[in-house]
Amino acid sequence: MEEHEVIFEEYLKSKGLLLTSQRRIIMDYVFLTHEHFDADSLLFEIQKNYKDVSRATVYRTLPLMINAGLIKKSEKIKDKECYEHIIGHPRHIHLVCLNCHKIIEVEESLELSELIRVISDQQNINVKDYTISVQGICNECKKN
Amino acid sequence: MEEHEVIFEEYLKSKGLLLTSQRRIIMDYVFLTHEHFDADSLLFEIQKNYKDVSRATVYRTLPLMINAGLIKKSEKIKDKECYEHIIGHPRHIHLVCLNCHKIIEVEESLELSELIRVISDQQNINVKDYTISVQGICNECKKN
DNA sequence: GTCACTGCAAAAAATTTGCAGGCGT
DNA sequence: ACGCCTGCAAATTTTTTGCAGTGAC
Repeated sequence: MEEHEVIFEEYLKSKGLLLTSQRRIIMDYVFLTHEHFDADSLLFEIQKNYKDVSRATVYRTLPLMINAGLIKKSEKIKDKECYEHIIGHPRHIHLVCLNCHKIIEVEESLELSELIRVISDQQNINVKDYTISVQGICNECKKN
Repeated sequence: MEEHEVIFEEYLKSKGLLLTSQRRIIMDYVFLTHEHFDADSLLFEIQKNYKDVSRATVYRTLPLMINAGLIKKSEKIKDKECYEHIIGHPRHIHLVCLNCHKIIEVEESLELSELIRVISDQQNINVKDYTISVQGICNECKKN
């Protein structure tokens, strides 16, 4: 049993909710194939194999997975709301290509997280999460 | 004549477009009252005084202002797409309160921008912009 | 049996677009 | 006159919701 399965099940149980077959399928697909994904493409992938998982259930399950701490909203890709994994995925910075929309992930340095911590402390903020995203033109796109 | 007015006019001219009265009103309102704003609240504010500026024109003008480099998309507030100023606004970090949705802006340190530059260089990315956003609970909300 | 869960289709919310007329140069 | 610009309303796109039936314990 993988970590995310345990966490999701525990979360649902703690809220008196059930890990139904649809929710399991959705969770599996989220962690199976996708890095960054949007609700609609996820549904599309799922429906290749499971016709009986509906759009509504996907839209109802993603917030549950967010609350369970499994995933979070990420930056938009081509103006579509996207999600990314938290579990099994160390903190990272996003480098987003403005041209091809590719996202390069770079592991975050201690220096960087330390700077963020200091700034947040100065403002007396309890940090829950933070996001660093660089927009630019990637190596390949520069050539063209 | 303020900087943003010059820039917008130059931009429009360079594209063979006009600075119409509606576009001027929209630009004025963007720079007059708002820090972070969404299209709908902006329209609402404008229509208090100018009934004849339509929603469509606001939605058509904001992308022009983005292309002109005056504003950019910012993080969502309560799931609404928001915008913030670039012109007249030094680079900064956002500290967003998850509870009251307040945004504290902190000027960015040289150390931080230097770290970002190094990371982007390593990946051979031409940086156009970057965004640093910290999510947490602010000082006031902690007390409650 | 109870209460949560689901699919469906309708609704809502946010944004974009076609069009016919208006305006600036 | 020409081409850009506008408001309006309709269309799209994305997400949410009401409802009646289904399923787990």
